[in-house]
Amino acid sequence: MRMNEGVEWALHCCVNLAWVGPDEAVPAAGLAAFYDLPTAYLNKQLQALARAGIVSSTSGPKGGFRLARPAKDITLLDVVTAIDGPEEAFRCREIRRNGASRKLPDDYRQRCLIAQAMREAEVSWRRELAARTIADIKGAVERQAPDGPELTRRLLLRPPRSRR
Amino acid sequence: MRMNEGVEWALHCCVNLAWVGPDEAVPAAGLAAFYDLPTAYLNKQLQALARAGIVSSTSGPKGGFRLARPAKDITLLDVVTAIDGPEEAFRCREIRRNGASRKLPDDYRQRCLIAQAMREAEVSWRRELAARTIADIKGAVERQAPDGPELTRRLLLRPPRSRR
DNA sequence: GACGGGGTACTCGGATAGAGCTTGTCCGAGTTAGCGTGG
DNA sequence: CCACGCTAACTCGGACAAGCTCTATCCGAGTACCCCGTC
Repeated sequence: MRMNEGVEWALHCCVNLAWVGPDEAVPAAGLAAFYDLPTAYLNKQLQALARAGIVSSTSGPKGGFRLARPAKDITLLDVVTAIDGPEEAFRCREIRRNGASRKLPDDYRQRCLIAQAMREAEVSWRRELAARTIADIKGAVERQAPDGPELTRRLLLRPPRSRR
Repeated sequence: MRMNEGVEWALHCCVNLAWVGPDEAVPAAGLAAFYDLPTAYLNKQLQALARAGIVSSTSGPKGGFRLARPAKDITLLDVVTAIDGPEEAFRCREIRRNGASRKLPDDYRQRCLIAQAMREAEVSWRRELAARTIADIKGAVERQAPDGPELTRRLLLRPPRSRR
């Protein structure tokens, strides 16, 4: 089980966009240069965030991406769902309805308790992610390095021409 | 993010093996026929369980698989780890050490708080899975359908010749 | 009748192909800023 | 000097390939059982 690698990229980008603020848009090329990532592929991930309503995109010069709502209203689960898809990791295929097991009494197959247990574990995971917002991460990093945000802002608003 | 499909198969098989008991071995073909699964592939998954020490395997006639230890000592996490691998879903690639971001002060890159948050969520998921055992599932199903176990036992101990 | 040996059928186990999804790349449509021109 | 239109560059957006993991299959090694022959 491996999560989409773009989730890490998207989370970092969201924190950076929170520092830049909603007045300036940052193009995908700028964010890609910031972490040395493939521009086009990062663009694809940001598109997914735009479709999910997490960021808003504008075309043309001075265009790019910016947060579509306050950082405190964007949970980690929102980002993970946007990039990695809404489907659960464990999918019950109801295998117990096939083969010889269909000879068993119906009430045996009423509810799949295995699927239920797996689902509860995933709910716990989701709950944990939904409890943390981009603003939480942002605040924690600021306490760790107070001058980081300002430097990030400066680097992102004067992007190099392009690296890829 | 999609979990290995064999996890569902392995969990069902473990519950069934718990009903059969440690005195009789059930061949992979029998379990496959029970759920109409591809025999060779299910065998591969059971091999993984054997490598993890969850089941023990014996060759030859009257051979097959059986639980290697009491069902109460096999957690769902044990099975998931054996089939799906021990690696975490979210893997921090430390992208913030590449590109322009390396201009940032060192203490900004001290600990990746994003990776930490993602890890905590996964720990929560694992804790939930580690809290449930095969015996728990087995007991809950028995309360739901008291005669299911005996029928399952009978079906598994007289497997049809082969279906695939 | 009892014992021993060989054959046979059955089982797992690992090595080997095929499919689907993730990753990566490319080029086109749309938009906006800036500049040049005319009033 | 100001306003307007055009051009050109820049941006996103979706369509198009490559790599890798998961899925699926096959055949060989090993083993226990069973039958047969012999004592």
